[in-house]
Amino acid sequence: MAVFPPTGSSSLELTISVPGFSSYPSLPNSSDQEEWMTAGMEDEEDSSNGSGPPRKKLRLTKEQSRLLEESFRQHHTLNPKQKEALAMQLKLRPRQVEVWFQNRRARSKLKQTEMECEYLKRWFGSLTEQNRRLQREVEELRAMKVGPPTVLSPHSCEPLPASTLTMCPRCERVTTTTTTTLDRDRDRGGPTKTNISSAPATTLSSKVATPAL
DNA sequence: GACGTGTTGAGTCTTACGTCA
DNA sequence: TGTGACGTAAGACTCAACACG
Repeated sequence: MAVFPPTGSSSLELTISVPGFSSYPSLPNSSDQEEWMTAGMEDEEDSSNGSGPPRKKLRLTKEQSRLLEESFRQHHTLNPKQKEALAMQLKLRPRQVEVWFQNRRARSKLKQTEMECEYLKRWFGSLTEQNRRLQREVEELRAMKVGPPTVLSPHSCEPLPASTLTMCPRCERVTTTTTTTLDRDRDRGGPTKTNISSAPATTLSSKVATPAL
């Protein structure tokens, strides 16, 4: 089902602003950050023994986040060398870089999924509306079918037999067919139908189009 | 200042895949 | 060649610290 726009790049190109930048105006100052990073580099085993003080949450600096984002735009996964180099550059542990990328991938995917969900919801709404319109149209056409014929025979000036609505199985166009007396004369051998007018091709036959979203 | 909520770094478990005996 | 054990990487799920309104 060709539902989505080309997603080859969508998830990759999905630029998610880093909310931390705007929502955390009171980032640690540089000296705090230095202490931060030092702590980050040193407490490598702290988390395992559980006896020490509760681990403080690392907050990346703007520059660290910027570099990580930049790197993420280039590739969503890192090989060990890249990880090591980036960690060195950022003065972080490779594990922290790795975790950052893991979370970044997960949250990109989440964002992408949410966007696709929204897209499908809107499309569903559009299709529902289109379905309603078509149902109405079918009702109208059915009403026309029961009504008296309005076509008079050019020969006798008498009303022609009731026209019939049929659905062409191949092109799914509603066709109004009227069997004329001439037809009947000719049809002694078997029934044929003359397509004298067809419903606008843009109505029932219109292809279901994806919404322009 | 307490509280609810969103963000985000990190831990743990699961799964898929490759390698090797 | 098929198979089970093992290691590894990535994802899924979750928690907790923190910022903000």
